[in-house]
Amino acid sequence: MQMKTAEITEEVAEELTVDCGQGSSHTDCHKVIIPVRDALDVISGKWKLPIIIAVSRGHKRFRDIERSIPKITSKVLSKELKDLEAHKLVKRTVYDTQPVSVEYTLTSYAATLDSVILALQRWGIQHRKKIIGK
Amino acid sequence: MQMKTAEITEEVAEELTVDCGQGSSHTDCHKVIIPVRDALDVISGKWKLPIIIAVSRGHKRFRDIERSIPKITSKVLSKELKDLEAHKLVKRTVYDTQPVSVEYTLTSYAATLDSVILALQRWGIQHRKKIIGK
DNA sequence: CCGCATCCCCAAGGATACTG
DNA sequence: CAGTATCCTTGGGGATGCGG
Repeated sequence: MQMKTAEITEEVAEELTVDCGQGSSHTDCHKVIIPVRDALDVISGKWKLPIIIAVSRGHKRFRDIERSIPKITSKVLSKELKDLEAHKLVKRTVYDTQPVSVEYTLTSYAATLDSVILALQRWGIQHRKKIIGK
Repeated sequence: MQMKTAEITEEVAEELTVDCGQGSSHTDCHKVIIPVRDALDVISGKWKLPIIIAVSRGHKRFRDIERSIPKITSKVLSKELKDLEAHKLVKRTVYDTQPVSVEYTLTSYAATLDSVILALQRWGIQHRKKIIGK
């Protein structure tokens, strides 16, 4: 079982370019694409946001988080928490009790995501209106 | 073959909630999750960004777009363009030439994505530094 | 040129059960 | 409690080929 987590899209850099054609302005194509994909890899997926929110709301214990998110399985939760930890968004603390208890909390770094989430949220709200409501 | 495109996550609304536990502040959980997922559905995925960028750079013809994006297949491009069109980000214009030619352009609405993309890009850049560079 | 149809593969993730 | 292990399904997307 080798370190599979925290793979910050390494190889992709070459392939996901776009041939800009005419003299391409300074905003070089893949200087947009790569960072955006990095960011998306961290927060997209079915469970990342629910987990981040659950933890931010004070659910710290594994079971606690699991119960607070309908339909998630322990396997998936386990994996996602590892990912989030690898990306320094979540901190895992083990307490030497009997049996061991583990607490998950958001790191202060996680707060840097706020502006991103807010931008997505705003756009999502107005977009739903545009597509459905119209 | 029923309309599969432009599905703005309808059903999910119920399941993807988080039990907020203690008196949950006004930012209600799934009022964050649902819009964010809506937004992510539009721009995440392997090809959405490359396509948007390619089109914005003046690649209008199908073949032209296809050639400008390494490794994409016509099937995928076709599907993605339909998605983007359904979300009003891309406009498809058919010209009555022989044989027919088709042009894809960004709608003015697509510009509203800029702030979202910028937020993702900024965060992605600094995040890569944090994870790799550190 | 602009796509759609078909076949195929594989990894994400559900269900279920089990350990320290 | 805090996860792992195993099995199995599913659909996204690559490869290829054809039709308007």
